[in-house]
Amino acid sequence: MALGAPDISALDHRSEQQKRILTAAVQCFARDGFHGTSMQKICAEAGMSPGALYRYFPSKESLIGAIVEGESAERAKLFEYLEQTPSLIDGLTECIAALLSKESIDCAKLGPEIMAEAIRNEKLREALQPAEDESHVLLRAALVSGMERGEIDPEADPDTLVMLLKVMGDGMILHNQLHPQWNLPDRLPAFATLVRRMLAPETKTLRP
Amino acid sequence: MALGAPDISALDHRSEQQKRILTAAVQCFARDGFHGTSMQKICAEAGMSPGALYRYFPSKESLIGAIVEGESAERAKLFEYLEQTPSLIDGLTECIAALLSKESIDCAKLGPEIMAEAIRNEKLREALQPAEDESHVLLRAALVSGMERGEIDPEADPDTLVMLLKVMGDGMILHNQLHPQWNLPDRLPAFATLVRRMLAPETKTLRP
DNA sequence: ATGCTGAGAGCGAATGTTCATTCTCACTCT
DNA sequence: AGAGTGAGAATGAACATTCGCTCTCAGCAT
Repeated sequence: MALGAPDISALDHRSEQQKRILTAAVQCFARDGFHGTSMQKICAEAGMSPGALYRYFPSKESLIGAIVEGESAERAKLFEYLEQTPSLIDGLTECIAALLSKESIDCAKLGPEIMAEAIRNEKLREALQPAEDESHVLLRAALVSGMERGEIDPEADPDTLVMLLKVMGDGMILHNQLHPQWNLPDRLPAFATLVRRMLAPETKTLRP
Repeated sequence: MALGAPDISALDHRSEQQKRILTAAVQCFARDGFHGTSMQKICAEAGMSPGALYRYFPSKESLIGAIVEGESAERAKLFEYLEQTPSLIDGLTECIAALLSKESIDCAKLGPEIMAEAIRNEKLREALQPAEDESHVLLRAALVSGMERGEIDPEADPDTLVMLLKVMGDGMILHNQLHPQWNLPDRLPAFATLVRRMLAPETKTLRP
């Protein structure tokens, strides 16, 4: 192998193994939480020995970091969809629906775990911040363009609205896990109707 | 001491010690989470030995159970206040303000921790259920009476509204911890205005 | 072809620490 | 004396991480 020319297949192997480990770790963390999961359990789930696993990640913390970074980036990217949707509230509803959907069940379970951990772990909180900022910018832009379009009340403060929407989004992720019997995804249309009333421009009332 | 007549002062001592331990445990759990806190740390915080502590609580799990039960009962009771408030939304705002206030900082920090834990721990989820049901009933009653009073749109489904309000409440507790810089308590009036629009009876629009 | 070499990959036992819980003993009241 | 209380060392399990070993295989000289 010529010096400086990395072996493509070797790099492939590395990143594939990393992916395998991360997938196993996500499943374990979703089932038992960050602190309830031992490295041995992750090894078992990934079908490899501790010695092998530690060749790809130097510590449990780095594993958590990699997962959190991936999840938060993906979540922020979700809001890019809002740039091309005609109705902001319909777009938001679809974003939430995607967040609550069965396919992302492991990731969704991780959401509350990540947030609870981030409250006490400053490193994690900092790792989350860029994605948080990015999604704030995207949401804000979507709101402002909704105001120009007449869908959103132009009197409202966009930043306050962003916060309220985020509060509602994370609250739904939380309660969807905590009370699956509520069938939150089925209620999204009703929620959307209410949110629409909240954000719509004030219609003229009959009072002077 | 006569048989069958328990020593009052001894009972006092017992419950005082229990309270001391619970207070220490709440502080530790709020700082490091349930799984990041060792019994030794709680002992140090309470200023007693493990031997002494285990005389009052048989296990770490029982300690968590006692705390969670206390917290959730207290939170459910908060909504009783809604029965006597003239404006539902003002009352709700005060409830949330109380939940976010500095005085209940330790309890508030525990909120997300409890929820994350309850997602995976069925025992804990069951322990939370009665308080959850109670608060649902209280909120629902307040909404229905708000409908009769004309403050709330009578067309809306009360259960959906209860869920949405809970989602928002827990989302705020979460984000108040995660982003203290948002100053959520200061934004409560703005939020209340938006919620009022969402819940108010539909004013007649100029469209036919 | 064959054998040597060194590096990457993997295994699983070993290490040292931390943890929840228990045990033994001593002290203090009545 | 005896019941209740507390201290703190002891116990055994579980944990994150490391170590030493083996295996595989490409590259290269013979």
